[in-house]
Amino acid sequence: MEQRRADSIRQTLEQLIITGAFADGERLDEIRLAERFSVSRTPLREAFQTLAASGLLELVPRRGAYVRHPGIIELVEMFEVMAELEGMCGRLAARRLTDDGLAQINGAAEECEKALSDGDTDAYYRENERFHNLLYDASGNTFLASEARKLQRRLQPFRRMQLHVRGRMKQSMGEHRAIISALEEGDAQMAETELRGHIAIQGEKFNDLMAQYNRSKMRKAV
Amino acid sequence: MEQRRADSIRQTLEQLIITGAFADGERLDEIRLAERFSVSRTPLREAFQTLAASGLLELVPRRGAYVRHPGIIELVEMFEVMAELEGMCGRLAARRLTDDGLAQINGAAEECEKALSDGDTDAYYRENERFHNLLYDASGNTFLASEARKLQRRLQPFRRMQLHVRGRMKQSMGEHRAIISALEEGDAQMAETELRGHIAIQGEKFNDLMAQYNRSKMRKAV
DNA sequence: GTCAAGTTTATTGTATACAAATACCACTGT
DNA sequence: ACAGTGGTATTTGTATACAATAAACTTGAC
Repeated sequence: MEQRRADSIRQTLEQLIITGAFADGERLDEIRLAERFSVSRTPLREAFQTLAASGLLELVPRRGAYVRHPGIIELVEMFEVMAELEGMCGRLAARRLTDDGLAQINGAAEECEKALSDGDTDAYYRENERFHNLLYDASGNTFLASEARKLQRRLQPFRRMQLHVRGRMKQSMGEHRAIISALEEGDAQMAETELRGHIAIQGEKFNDLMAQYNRSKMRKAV
Repeated sequence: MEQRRADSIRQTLEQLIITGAFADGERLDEIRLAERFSVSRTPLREAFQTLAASGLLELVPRRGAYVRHPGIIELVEMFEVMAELEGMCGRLAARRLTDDGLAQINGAAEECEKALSDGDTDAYYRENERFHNLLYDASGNTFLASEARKLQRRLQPFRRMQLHVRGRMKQSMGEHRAIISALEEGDAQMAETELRGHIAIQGEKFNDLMAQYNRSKMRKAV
């Protein structure tokens, strides 16, 4: 399926915004951006609409498009919701998971283990993402899975940051094991609790991280 | 704050789609719609982008915009997620609710009571919506509240339909009382359970409703 | 020197023009 | 009769032109 220019612009801009290439509150100049992407303003503005819908931009009528990075408060709120969604995925997955699905999840977890012993943060992040995505699908609720993925994408750089905290990768791996064990036993309550905690810990401890947070550090971590 | 044409088109189209003015899978003709709204294709297409982002349209490259009504399965999935979000709102609200917030919620509930005794379904729907919106805010998590509102809007006509089922309005009111009582006692667990059930019941029993569901009936109910 | 009003400039919002791709349809050949 | 082909018409995607509004600047009065 071929893609419109507007779509590729959207993807590119989304990644640029999420990874912090633009400062919070910065106004995106339509003409300059259009030149930069070698397109006219029309597809660019269509991309703006989509990005605004997902909260990455704020479109102020007659004033322009402003990038909106979540503040610390909104970030904690988003983690709180993410924890709930993942917990829900775990609860449902524990009841609905197939043998094949479990095998795939186990596979992703094993890749995580390998990345951990290699000390390869990038690989761990990648396989961790796969682990969670498989779990979303295992919930058997495609709408839930899609919402979870949407939110995961927005939290992406912040989840990634945390892996660089000393010991976090190992701790995360331990939590994965507990999640899998709950899934294997079909313990919905346990799966929910473990997953919620697995995400909530990231939100709750965020203030610590933010204390030493600044733009350049974040970009490096990403 | 004045509004762009694209915004008002988006609102109008959203309402038209949600209330079922277009059939599922129907292609929206840009030119005809532009004429109908007395605008050019440009603002219309910008509105399309936003509507596609919220799942109301599917934009197929080079083929057009197709309205996408949730099927019965997706609908049940959405109710399942809505139940979780509302339950979460209840849990948080029980811990964070202020006296003033509780008073407002009580106020909305009283209006519901009045609508119930008057047999006024429209008024009940309106005040019920206010009741739930106050609850979202009471969660103290603005991101959660905004997500809950988004999903509520999409489920709007289906929630509304249910009020026309014999006895549902009275039953709903009883659930509201239980929710308030849990909030008053600060019982987070109870508030979550009650609210989740309050929404889940709508999703779970949906198959019954759908058995006799058809387009014209739905439009009448809305 | 500062503030205010008016004018200029820049920027957003919308309409139109054009390009590119798809759908439609008649026609031909088997 | 039917599949395939070519050509036309329709429709989407993008560029550009124009209109409307807000920002920036100039000028003038106090």
